Amino acid sequence: MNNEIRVRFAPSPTGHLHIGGARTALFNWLFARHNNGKFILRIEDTDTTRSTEEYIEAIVQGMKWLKLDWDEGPFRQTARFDIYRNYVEKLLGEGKAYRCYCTAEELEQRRQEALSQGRPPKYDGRCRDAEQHPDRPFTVRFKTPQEGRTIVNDLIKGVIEFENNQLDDMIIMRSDGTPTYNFVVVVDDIDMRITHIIRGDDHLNNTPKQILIYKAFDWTPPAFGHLPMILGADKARLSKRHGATSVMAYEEMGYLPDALVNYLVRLGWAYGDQEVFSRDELVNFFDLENIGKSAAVFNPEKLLWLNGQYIIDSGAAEIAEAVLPFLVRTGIVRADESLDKAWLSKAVKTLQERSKTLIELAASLKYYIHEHVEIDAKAKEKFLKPDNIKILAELKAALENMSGFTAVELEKVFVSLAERLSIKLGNIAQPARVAITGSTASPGIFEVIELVGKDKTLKRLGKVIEGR
RNA sequence: GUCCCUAUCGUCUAGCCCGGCCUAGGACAUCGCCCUUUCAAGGCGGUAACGCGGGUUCGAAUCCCGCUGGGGACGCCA
Repeated sequence: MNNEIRVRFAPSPTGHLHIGGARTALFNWLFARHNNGKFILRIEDTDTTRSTEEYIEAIVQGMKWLKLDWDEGPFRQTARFDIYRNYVEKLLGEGKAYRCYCTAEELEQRRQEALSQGRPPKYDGRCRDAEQHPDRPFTVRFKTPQEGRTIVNDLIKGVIEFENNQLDDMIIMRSDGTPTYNFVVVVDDIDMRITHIIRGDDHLNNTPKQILIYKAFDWTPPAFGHLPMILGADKARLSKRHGATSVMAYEEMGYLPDALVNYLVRLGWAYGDQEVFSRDELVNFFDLENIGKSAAVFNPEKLLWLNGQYIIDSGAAEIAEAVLPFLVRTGIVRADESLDKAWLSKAVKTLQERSKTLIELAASLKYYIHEHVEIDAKAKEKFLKPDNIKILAELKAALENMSGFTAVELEKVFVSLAERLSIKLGNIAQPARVAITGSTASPGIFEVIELVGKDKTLKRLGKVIEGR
């Protein structure tokens, strides 16, 4: 098992699992599953001031919702501080790192000065050879070689060269003794035997720094693959300004996890002209080579379309199950109310191709479930005029005489009534639709009436006829 | 300011590595038509792109260079 592929998703718990993070997790997961490798979840919580337990839980929840299961972890870096400290000591002992006594304030001031004078805000390395001050607080900096160049052979972007003198002596341990990202990421990836680092290309510039640390320890770096970023409609980096960015917000808006996954994977990855993929297809077809190099704009409209496709393609029973919580959340049914599953599935079936989200579906279900409906004012004005009311009265009488009440039988009754009154079917169907569903748009009226049932149908018609 | 990445319809992309099959394909959105008891779904069709300038070549969306645009990084964040 020496050639086993091992990848990781390493979010920092300083926020919810967002769209960008989810896509990174997804690509790692797909890569692992495609190659029969391992997918590891690691929580990068070295910034103890910003990391919270709640966010760790939120990230785990998001991953589970997307069905991105991991094989090892979640590991937490805060549980591994002793390990990092030992490695820092090692570098210190070998003269590959040094104590820096500059204060955060001094550093910030020099940075601002440099920036305002148009100079690169690079640390000048002034503490490299400074004398030791055991009494003063210090950070530990990595002594970055200033000659030569470091080459990153990226799986996605290709070969990239960096001049080492562009890189500064980064802090690997804070004055409070906690290690920093660029250091722990290297230690952990080695310790966890990660073979491929797949992450956002905002990390591309960190890569040479990290490679130099691998070298300092005489470790062989894993392979790197940097994914292009996701942007908002204005081409700026995706953020809250662009609307919902947290994965769980999409759950709340009635999106199916598989639809989100499908959408996300197509942001930067393509398999010919195929748009809709099952999980198995994704795992089978996924390949780093098919990942594009440029940033992609997040397009909520296409996601919405895809979600609609997933709702259509899913089984009615499955969707009925999924919509249940939304019926409760939106107050359409009480939490303690029980609905007949078979009946609900039938109702859902009529609405699947008319709903882009579970929220929409739940809202439409309202006229199947409730006793009465609220009639849209415009619809009423247009379709419930006196002439139409007369027709509805005829309809009501005809329906009352029916013994069965199936869509097929209902259609026969409607058609013969139309013939008898010498009017078009639509002249009965549309007013009936308004009276029974409250709106001008609904699934086929015969199916609707069958599902609403004789009792409620007659009540609703009666109410309209009597002008109540 | 320095460094890095990147560039095909409004958007996601195929094609590019291995130049001719590209009068550039698919999808979302949009427009029109068909189907139709409404709305959808579906079907058919339309509008719409190789950023610009130089090369290389018989031939360039495809290779090279420059420019421009966009993104990212430069933190005791990750």
